[in-house]
Amino acid sequence: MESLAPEALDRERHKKNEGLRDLPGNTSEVILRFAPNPNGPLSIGHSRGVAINSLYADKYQAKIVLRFDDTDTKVKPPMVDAYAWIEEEFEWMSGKAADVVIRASERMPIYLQHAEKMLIGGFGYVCKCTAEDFREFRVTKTECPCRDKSVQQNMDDWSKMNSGEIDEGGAVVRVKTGMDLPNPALRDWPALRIQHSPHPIVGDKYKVWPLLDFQSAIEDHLQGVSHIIRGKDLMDSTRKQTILYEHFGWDYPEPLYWGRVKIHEFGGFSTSGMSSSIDSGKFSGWDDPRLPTLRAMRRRGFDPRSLAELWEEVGLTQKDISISMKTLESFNSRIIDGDCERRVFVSNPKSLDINAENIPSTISMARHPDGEIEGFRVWEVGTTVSIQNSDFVEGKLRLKDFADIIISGSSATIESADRSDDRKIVHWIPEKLALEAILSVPDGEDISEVNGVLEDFELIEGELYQLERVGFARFEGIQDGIARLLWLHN
RNA sequence: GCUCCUGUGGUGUAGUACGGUCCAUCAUUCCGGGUUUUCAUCCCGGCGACCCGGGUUCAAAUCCCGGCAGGAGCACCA
Repeated sequence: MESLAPEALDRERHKKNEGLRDLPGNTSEVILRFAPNPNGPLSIGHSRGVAINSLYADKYQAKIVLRFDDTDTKVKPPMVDAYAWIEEEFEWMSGKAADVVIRASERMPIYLQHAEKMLIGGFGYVCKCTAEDFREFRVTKTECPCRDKSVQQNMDDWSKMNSGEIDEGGAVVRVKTGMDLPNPALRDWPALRIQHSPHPIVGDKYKVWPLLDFQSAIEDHLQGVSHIIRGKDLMDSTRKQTILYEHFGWDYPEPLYWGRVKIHEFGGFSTSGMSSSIDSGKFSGWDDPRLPTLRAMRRRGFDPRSLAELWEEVGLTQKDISISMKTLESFNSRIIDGDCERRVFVSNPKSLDINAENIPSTISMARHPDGEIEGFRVWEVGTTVSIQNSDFVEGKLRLKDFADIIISGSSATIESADRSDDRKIVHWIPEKLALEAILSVPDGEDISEVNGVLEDFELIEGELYQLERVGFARFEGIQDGIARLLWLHN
């Protein structure tokens, strides 16, 4: 074997391909783009786009264009605050700001000019058929009567569209592709439509707005985008746009696709659905910890690197997948563990009076058990401590880092400072340091609240702590004398 | 209905272009154990998969044919 085909032995078939596979086509100057609709902030699904594009940008020293596809004023109208939010969220995820930021609504004249070129070039036409009628033409592969209008007629109708003379729904501009195409989705697809409702940024300046397939196609070409990474639900967009590019004499970028992603823990969600649930008061805002938004995840304490690692691991496959937050949490806890100081949170506390001749006045506990954070938390012990009700036993227990005790009723006697046997070790808190606290735990559609006491040692608002024997939680501050903790994961 | 995409353990993923070294990789979950004065981190071990049926071949996860299943597009949304 070795003599017959020595090269066969060199193949490392089991070797795991690290990272993302290479980009196809010419990669000498890679320009990528991420194009969300600013009708709300980014969600965990969007983070895949930011992560994958950023990963490729690093690999190829590529530029990323952040483009706001905000040309719909009716169905999914833009949200004014979302533009700035998304720029921040992009930077949070990517580690740096986008190289170019574009708002489609600000570049309307360009799209309208291209629409005119299309009309003049004869590869587009103004169609005044109703949506229903055209649907019928599409299924029967029939050319609609508007299709052979002269350029002059088309230009006349075009100016009536733009002047506002034709009402919404009265006309659209279509790209001539052929009504006999086997794929019905491609047949003379609509490129621009009339919208009389004002746009939140540019007002009522324009009556005619491009649809995604047209606007996106023009802008990708203008920005010199080399590779488009998009959901595979947009495969037909690629095909539609490729025909448009042929009309214009342009080369289409290299398309790559990913499949649908579901997160076990969050059922179906949409930006518009979340928006209405927030408006109705079901959620407190876009950063409500039950929501799969990046704002909520950042608030809870997810490190953006955990998301990047997750998406890199998932890669760029066209499979429809369903992933669990558990996987993300696993990445996250590994990343944050070294940076999180420990604190004690005792839920449903039960107090014990300590009986001993010589109780040490203070003890020191490590800020981090492995010393990744140096220093100690110094506790004044006192004579009353609290342990978790669920840890309570009549008998022997060890108070972690302190002493072996034996409990009888509500009093405890110190048996030994050193560990003397293998009795259960529990976390505890001196009454002097016990700050009343509520731990909010997001649980599906609900948030459950756990009452307890939190170790009041150098608490920093907004800081993430690991609550010993409980898990990670963010300290959100003190309200009405009660500390508020937000659960992350264990 | 038409057009298209995808099927590898519970969940992801590698391997599939060029069939053998694949009784199938790695991660995560789960289970068991170790370290640890946290139920964290870390370490070790274990369970567990090539959608189905034919075909070609000495040999098929990989090639061919046919099914089946899941998803998407056919919006004057993105």
